[in-house]
Amino acid sequence: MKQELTPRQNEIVDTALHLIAEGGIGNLTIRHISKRLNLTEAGLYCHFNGKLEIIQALVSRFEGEVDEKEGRLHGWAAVESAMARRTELVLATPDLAHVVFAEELFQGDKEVAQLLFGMMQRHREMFLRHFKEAIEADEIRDDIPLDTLFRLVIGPLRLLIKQWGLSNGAFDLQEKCHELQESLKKLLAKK
Amino acid sequence: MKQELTPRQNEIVDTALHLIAEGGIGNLTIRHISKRLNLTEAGLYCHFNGKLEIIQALVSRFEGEVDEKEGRLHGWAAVESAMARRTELVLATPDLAHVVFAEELFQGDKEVAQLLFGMMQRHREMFLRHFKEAIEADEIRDDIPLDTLFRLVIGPLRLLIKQWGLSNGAFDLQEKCHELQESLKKLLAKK
Amino acid sequence: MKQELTPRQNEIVDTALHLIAEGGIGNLTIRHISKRLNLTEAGLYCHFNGKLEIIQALVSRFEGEVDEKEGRLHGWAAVESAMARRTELVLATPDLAHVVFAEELFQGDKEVAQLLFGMMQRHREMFLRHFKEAIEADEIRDDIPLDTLFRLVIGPLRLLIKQWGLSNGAFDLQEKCHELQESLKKLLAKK
Amino acid sequence: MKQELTPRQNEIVDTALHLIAEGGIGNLTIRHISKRLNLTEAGLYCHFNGKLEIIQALVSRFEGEVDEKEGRLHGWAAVESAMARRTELVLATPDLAHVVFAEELFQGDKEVAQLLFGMMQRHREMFLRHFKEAIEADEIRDDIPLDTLFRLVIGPLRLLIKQWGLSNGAFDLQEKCHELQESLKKLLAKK
DNA sequence: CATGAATGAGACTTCATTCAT
DNA sequence: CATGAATGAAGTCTCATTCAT
Repeated sequence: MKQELTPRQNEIVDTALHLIAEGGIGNLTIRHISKRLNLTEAGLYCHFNGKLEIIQALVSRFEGEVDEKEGRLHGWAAVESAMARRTELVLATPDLAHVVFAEELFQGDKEVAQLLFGMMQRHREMFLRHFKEAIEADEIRDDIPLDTLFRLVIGPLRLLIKQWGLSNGAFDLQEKCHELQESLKKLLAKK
Repeated sequence: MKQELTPRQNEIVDTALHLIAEGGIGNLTIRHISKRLNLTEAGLYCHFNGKLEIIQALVSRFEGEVDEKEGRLHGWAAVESAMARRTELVLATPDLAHVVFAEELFQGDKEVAQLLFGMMQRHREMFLRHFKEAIEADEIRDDIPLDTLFRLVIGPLRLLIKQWGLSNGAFDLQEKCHELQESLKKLLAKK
Repeated sequence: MKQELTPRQNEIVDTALHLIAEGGIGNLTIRHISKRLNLTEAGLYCHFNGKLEIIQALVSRFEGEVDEKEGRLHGWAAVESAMARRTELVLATPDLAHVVFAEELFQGDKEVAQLLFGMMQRHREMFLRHFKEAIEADEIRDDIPLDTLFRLVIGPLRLLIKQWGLSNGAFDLQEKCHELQESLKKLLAKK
Repeated sequence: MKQELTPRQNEIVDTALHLIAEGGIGNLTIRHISKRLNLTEAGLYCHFNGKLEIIQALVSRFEGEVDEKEGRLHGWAAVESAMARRTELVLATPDLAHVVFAEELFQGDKEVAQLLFGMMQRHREMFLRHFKEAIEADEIRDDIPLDTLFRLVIGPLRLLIKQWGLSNGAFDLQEKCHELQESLKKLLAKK
């Protein structure tokens, strides 16, 4: 399902991402993209069949090039690794901070909303699996419902990344992420 | 600063909120609003000077009619009350769930972004004050940095409300909010 | 035919004149007029039946309150008096400088154009009469065709007033008008 | 600074000129232009970035394709040549008669007003230079101040062209222009 | 004499897209 | 792979005017 993008397509998606980060979804325009790339509007259609395709490619990028080591980790270590990976992803492409976790931006397109919802679900299930493992391995306490646990871990991470974006990278994201992990470890530690 | 709105203006803001909830910010159109209200587009301009004013009125509503009892509470009780108030606000106007906490939606307008940022800051300071009180009163543990504490409390709440919105109110928001509060109390309890 | 205007009507016409002087004919708007007068747009219609009537009243003012002594003068003296009167009119209401002699502004309305054309014709005939008298009285030379004579006298006066308006009254209009009269006297003097 | 226009752009400017001549500046509308050219309104924007650009191109045309022989003439001959050139310009594009010398039409746009003012200044300086030459060469009398001289020459010419326009070309412009030149020569001749 | 609410027409402009070249 | 010209729909907003109060 995951399409390989040509270099030019990647340029386009980069630009699209940048435009949203700059001025919101309303700033994502065929005209704007092509102007940034010194292209005609018509020229864009050589690379994508339409705006929707561009947005889909853009959203797909949220998932990042995952998996490598991810698969081999389990329990709380996997949770921390996943958190760190989000952070690294955002640091590598700061525009993402304004866009990931902003599901509302894409509410307009049913198809894209679906795509995003699927990603969120897979994401969530992955975390729930790791939580369960962590509990079973006695790494974390067992008196917090799983879905609440998910919110307690991902909610702060999302907020952290959003704050970092809104502040235009005014603080050290990695450090604050580490701080969050430490706090979570303290709070969730088995008594 | 907070304008009193006429009944008609409130109708308009309600409609605007509904439109965003339905189809994202791109669905918020002068044309759409007026069509819903069986008005001419020109007619809208009798009540607001432009789209921006409507959005500002809409965003101002996020703060809700606060304060009543809020002022008298302190420490952790104030935190829980504030959380509950958010929940009630959303339950009273479910469209809000798709829009509050969606700062990105309004990135387009510099002015609105500013307005929102101001609200977030006031909100944050209020919470930090209450956290400090709660720590000093030995209600919660003191080994979590204040800003992380803020993220740990508000992050999950935001995520919860967003999930409720995305699922179209598929679960009992109030119950889950209560569950979140219980979990937080457990986690943050002084040892 | 010349209507007496109520004080309020005069205020309105003054404002209208001012608006045109400020921002061109496109700035003459029912809304703008009423805003300047702290009136509702609807309120304006208590005083005039529509925009056209206001413009007509405005244009009628170009003729000014003439006649008093005008009637008793003849020949070149009458010409100079008429030139001076234009100058005084403009000095009394500087906004006029941007509007009189700007027949094009009102090309839009057939009726107003007619009105203006009539004024121009009467104006012209009056001058031609005086020129004839001046020639017959040997006040000026007789080797210039009458219509060219008209252009030679009125053309520079119009240009002078327009320049004064465009420069926002940067020079002494009366003095320059006098200078023009002197020059004309020299040039047209019987050899 | 002077842009080369594409053929289509010239068509558009022609149409724009025609529309103003027909019904005043209020008649110059994107819609009207495009309708005349059997184009969509959106289609116009392929050729100009907006109304302002069209007006600027239009106004720039007032200066005409000058210079050819202009540069080689001096003194009174240059003045007469410049007068004739205006006349020819208007005869070639009669719509111009309703628009050149109608600075007020464009008072609305600050930028255009500036552009026009600049043209007027250059125009004026050129004439003043030629007047000075004519005086030094004893071609014309020297007892008229230079600025008044300018008004005495250009004022009648402007009025003549405007009259020709208002009368819809009812008389022979070239002949009347010649008559004006003859009269000026007589009046200004060295005694 | 004045207002508030509304309207229908029309203003300028931008959008995503298409098609011939 | 790219352009230039065009389109139809839609966007925000302003205009002159009306009408009930």
